[in-house]
Amino acid sequence: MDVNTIISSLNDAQRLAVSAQPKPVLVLAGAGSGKTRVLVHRIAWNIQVNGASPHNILAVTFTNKAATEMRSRVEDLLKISARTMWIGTFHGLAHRLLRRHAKQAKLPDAFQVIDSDDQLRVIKRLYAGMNIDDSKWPPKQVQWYINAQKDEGIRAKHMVETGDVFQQQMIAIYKAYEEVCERSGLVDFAELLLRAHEMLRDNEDVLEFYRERFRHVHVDEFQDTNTIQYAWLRLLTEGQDNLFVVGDDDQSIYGWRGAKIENIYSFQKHYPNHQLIRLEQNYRSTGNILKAANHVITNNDGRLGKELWTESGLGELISVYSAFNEQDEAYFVVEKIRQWVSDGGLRRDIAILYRSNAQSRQFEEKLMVTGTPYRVYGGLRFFERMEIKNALAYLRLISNRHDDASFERVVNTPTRGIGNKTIENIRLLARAQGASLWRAAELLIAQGTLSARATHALKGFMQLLARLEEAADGQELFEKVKVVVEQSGLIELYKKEKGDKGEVRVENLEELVNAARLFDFDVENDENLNELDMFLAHAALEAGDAQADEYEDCVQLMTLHSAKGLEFKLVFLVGLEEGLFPSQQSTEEAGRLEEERRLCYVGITRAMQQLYLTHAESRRLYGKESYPRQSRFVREIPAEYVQDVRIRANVSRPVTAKPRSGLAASSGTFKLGERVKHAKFGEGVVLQIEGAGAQERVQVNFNDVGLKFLMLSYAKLERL
DNA sequence: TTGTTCCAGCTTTTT
DNA sequence: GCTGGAACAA
Repeated sequence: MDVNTIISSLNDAQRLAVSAQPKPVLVLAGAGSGKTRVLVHRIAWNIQVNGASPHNILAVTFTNKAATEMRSRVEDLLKISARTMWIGTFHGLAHRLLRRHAKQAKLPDAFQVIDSDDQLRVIKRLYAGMNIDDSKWPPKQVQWYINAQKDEGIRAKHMVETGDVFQQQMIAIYKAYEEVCERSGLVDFAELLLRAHEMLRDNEDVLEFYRERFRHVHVDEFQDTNTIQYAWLRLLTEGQDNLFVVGDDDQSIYGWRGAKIENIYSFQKHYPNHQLIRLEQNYRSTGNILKAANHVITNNDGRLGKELWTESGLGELISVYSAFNEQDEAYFVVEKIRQWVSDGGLRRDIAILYRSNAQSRQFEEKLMVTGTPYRVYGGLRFFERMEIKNALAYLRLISNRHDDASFERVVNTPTRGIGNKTIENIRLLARAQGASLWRAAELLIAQGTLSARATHALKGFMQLLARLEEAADGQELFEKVKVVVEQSGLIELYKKEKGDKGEVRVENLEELVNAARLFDFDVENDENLNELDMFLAHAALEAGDAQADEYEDCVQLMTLHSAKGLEFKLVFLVGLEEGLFPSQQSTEEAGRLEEERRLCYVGITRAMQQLYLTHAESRRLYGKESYPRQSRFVREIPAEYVQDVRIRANVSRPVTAKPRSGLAASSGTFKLGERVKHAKFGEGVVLQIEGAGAQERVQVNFNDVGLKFLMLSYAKLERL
């Protein structure tokens, strides 16, 4: 392939970045400016021009999705396999390092990766032994504290007591938590990063090996790195000057979970010989959208500075809609969606973006009654489901009997008569002996101090595991999973569960077997590692998607955070109200407001063609009615880029001053969501009912003519 | 052991 | 005002 193909399709700034001399490079890439493109082409350049072999390439991202995309785009461009390149997430790559060098990292070969849910359970379990009141020390808060320390590279032993009671307690729990993880061979997400950093730092030969190997290091979303991630990058590239980072300080929205926007500023200090390149040409949005975004973000201080521009035209003005209340806001959005679709637009090009998940319900309801397919992002993912985690716990115990977290999880699931009392006895002994729960259970049985029934039940569990292990021995991975799913009793348990829930769970378990069948061991493995352990780690590190039906043409609903990196032709930014967005908490703390503003910037720049900003003049939140002011972010957009949407004939606005009091879930004749027929307008769905008696009127969404208000005393409506 | 009731909590989320 | 988890009773 000739070099020209790598750079000919790029604009000047992109080309400058891709072909930069081998030295530290910071690419400030605005939204929609071709950031991934630059990274992919830079990798190609390093191979084609700088003479690197794929083996010499390291590329780090934050999400599995980004890593997968980068890998496939590199392969498409270079027409070679990217298999020997290390392209992955910080956590995935740290995990790989730890598997390869478990001994140097002082980890057992069969160490298990736990997700945050598992981590929380481990912490909760500590409380019993330490006599800690969980209402005084919320486990969630403790988890957060521990992870925050690890993200900063601080271990319990490093912490200096200040005499502060809170801090003292935190250190005590942190210490105990580290001990349990150590004993059970458990590694949480933050630990992956910290451990990988320590392993490299303390093993000169290993570090040298990787410094030599990774001649080119590429980092995506650099503004989202935390302290330990940046430290890891610096360690790995020290003396090599080969760090190529891409990021956007204006899109840093994860400060609240440890991301350090400062890293992007420190980079310039740490590498005085670095080259800074700005990508400002945007290929996504119209001029009006970009100008609005630029204006909003200039209200932040201390930016590196960047102004997006486009060669395409101004496009349509941004529409601002002041809804009467949150119901009206949802009606409005759904009506606009209906118009878009009836004009031939695709639903998958539409996104409704909100600040907090709680806001989605309003829209879901309205989309439901109008029969509009939609998809809500977020929520439980495949490997996070209870039934899946239970099955995985059995698999983990097969691999390692001393995994206490898994032991506790399934020792009595399905119920087999091992009650709290018995488990408490096991815990007690385990603690006294400093042994695992499994070992303690064995000891208890040997002692013969348990009741006959409990002994029998416990033996039954231990024999079950022995049977599972035997049946799984020597089998293919998916056969092993199948054995566990079928013989653990989980299927029977969920079959008994009433409703569709149990059915779905059984299906999910079957899907787990399938996932094991599809698991591509070779991709994850470059050493002689245990396939089952790799599958378990994969389950923790890549929790899978929430919903599968990506192929249906759906309206997309998600938080602003999860919208980062995506683009849609039509975007609704909803709930633009003070207290909601920016959220209450962030208006009270300085600094945090700027992050909210960046979030708004992210939201605006998702839109390609049309952007609607909506807010409600009255909103029910946490059961209380509030009358929020329009968000300051809307007012930060100059009037010339904005148009107010006036109430149109077919967009309803309740006529009474206080329509709430008149709203009802059902009238004497009709219910919300009911299908009705009108002589002239045809068929439709009842969306709203207000008033009573002769004043009673209903709002109906007709298939043909859209939304109409009808006085019940006049209109002849028929129930269908 | 299961079903019920009560009560706290309530941004954002990936790994 | 709703939800999920924990405490309680049967």
